[in-house]
Amino acid sequence: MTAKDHMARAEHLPNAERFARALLEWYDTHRRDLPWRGTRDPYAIWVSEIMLQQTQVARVAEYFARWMARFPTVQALAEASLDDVLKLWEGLGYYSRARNLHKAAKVIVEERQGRFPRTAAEWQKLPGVGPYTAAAIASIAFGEPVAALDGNLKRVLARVCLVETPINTPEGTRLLHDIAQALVPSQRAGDWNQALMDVGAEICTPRSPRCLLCPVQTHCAAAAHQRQHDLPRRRARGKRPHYLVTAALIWNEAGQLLIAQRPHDKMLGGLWEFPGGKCEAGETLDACLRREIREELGIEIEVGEHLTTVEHAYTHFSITLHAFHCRYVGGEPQALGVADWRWVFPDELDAFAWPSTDAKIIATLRAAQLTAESED
DNA sequence: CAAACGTGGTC
DNA sequence: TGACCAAGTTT
Repeated sequence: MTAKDHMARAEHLPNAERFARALLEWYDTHRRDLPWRGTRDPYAIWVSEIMLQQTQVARVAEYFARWMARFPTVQALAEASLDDVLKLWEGLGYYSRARNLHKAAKVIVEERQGRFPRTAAEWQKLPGVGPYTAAAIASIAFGEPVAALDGNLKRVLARVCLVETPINTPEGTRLLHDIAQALVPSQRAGDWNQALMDVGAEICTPRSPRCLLCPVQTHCAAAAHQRQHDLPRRRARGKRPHYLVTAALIWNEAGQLLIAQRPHDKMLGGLWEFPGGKCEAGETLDACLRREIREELGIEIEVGEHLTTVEHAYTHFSITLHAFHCRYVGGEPQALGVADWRWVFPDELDAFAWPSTDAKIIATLRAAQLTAESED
């Protein structure tokens, strides 16, 4: 389907000039005061946009200041180690964002002499920068009139234009992109994008939209037809599987723990963990753990006392993770199914970047150690 | 293109 | 409690 066909189906396209005027007027007095606003530094805007992918503003705010203090320039980031980068990203999720941000910083410094792209098309060539992020940076930092179609714009414009197509489909995305691009003004495109994001975050929310406060309510077809509660439509996603998983706290005679780094091209890539893995059908936790450790590290262990159980939901599946104290029996560890491994004392654990499940195991371990000490 | 990719908060 | 959601990108 062509862009023109899409537009023909958007019967409720508002007048672009009046829509933009109402939106920007509201933005001038109601804009949120966010840490990455008020700068035109492409690096700061880029970092914020990568952090904001699928992540709420309040959460990013916790990480952004710390990041900018540690890596204030693209040169500082390019010179950093991936381990340091992941440690600062720890807990934010979607770690390929951090790996790609680091990779792209090296490209900018080493191949572009430290010069940032100026257009969305150029930005999108960098790893981790897709259509949304490229448009956001180009419009905010360089004033390019391109629509930055994020979840907020999709929701707001689906309501304003009464879009019935599910917004989480390629077709819905194409349609909404065409609508957004038809509406974005040639001046102040960055403010226009951010204004729509603010409206989406604070007024045109997924449930209970506050239409009475909305600056574009008079332009909104959904509000006119009382459809704001059943738009936008989404295609339901399937049910996610649940897995039983084990993790081993393998102690050697020196009182050190064996930790492993996850493969860089896999989920949670580059983060460290207590090794283990998914239980197979009919397998006991004990057998699962010994098998996984043999497969990933080529060593033999003895499974001991149960430490804790962690329930966790990822995007596409959930797990029940059983962590056990284990005794190192023999064999020289090898990086068979892991990127790296290390023997470390418990007080050295904080230097590594952990997935949230393993962070919970460490917290339990610390609590148990404190209890043991107070009993001495 | 569908599926993979994190986490914490909300209803 | 479980399903949904949040400034998406990559393969």
